[in-house]
Amino acid sequence: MAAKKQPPTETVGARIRALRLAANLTQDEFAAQLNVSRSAIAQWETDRAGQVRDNMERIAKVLNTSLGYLVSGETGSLVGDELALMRLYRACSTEDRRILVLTARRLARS
Amino acid sequence: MAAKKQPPTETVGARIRALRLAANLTQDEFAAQLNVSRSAIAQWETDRAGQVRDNMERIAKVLNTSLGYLVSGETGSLVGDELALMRLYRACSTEDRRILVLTARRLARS
DNA sequence: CTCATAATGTCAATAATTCTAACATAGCGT
DNA sequence: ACGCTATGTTAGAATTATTGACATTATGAG
Repeated sequence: MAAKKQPPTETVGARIRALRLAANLTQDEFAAQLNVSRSAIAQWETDRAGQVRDNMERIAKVLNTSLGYLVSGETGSLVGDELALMRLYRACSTEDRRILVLTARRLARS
Repeated sequence: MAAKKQPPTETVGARIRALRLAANLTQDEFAAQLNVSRSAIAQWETDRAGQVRDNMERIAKVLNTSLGYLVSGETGSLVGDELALMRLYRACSTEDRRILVLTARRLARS
């Protein structure tokens, strides 16, 4: 049971650092682009502080990533049947969409 | 050029409220699920405060949406309620998914 | 190896933001 | 009008972030 070292459970700070390094930026440079002190960056990357909405948004922009990835490490794309459902959903009236969502909610709860 | 009232420039609070209402929740109930006071919710929805990482994450979870949508209004090409539906769909069993698609088909045909 | 320099980590105090509780307002049905 | 429910608002307490100074850790030259 070697179990290497799964990185799916990374932390927010770890992702920030990884992205910053990938962009060949020093904490100093990075801080400059975000208009904060370098020590702030250091704390962000060590998950001490800084996880504020505004920051996250700017970080995502500067480092060309998405908020979803930065914060929860997720990415989202649709596969075949999911896409089909989306098409149908979009073809529905506002009211029917509501019904559909409610139905989904009920089913998902079982 | 009537320009209906398309809300592309919605605010975070507006999205929270819209999603909460779509889920048929009162501020009280919503607050209970998030373990915060109900006045906190009121402030979030009026963009006074509350835009903290942790909150946003829980909100997204409870309301079945994504952080990206909550915070910046976008996620991939799915908008809020669409993403919510996808989440629910994914939470369903294979059989329930089938039911959902059939339902969607029927509704879409009206 | 030693020194210099660059990069990053840490801490204390300050500044900024949020949270809760209590009160105020709006809306609805009887 | 009255009661009831849902939501808005305010003040102060509590939490959290930011900064600046200092400590630590590379890295490379000589």
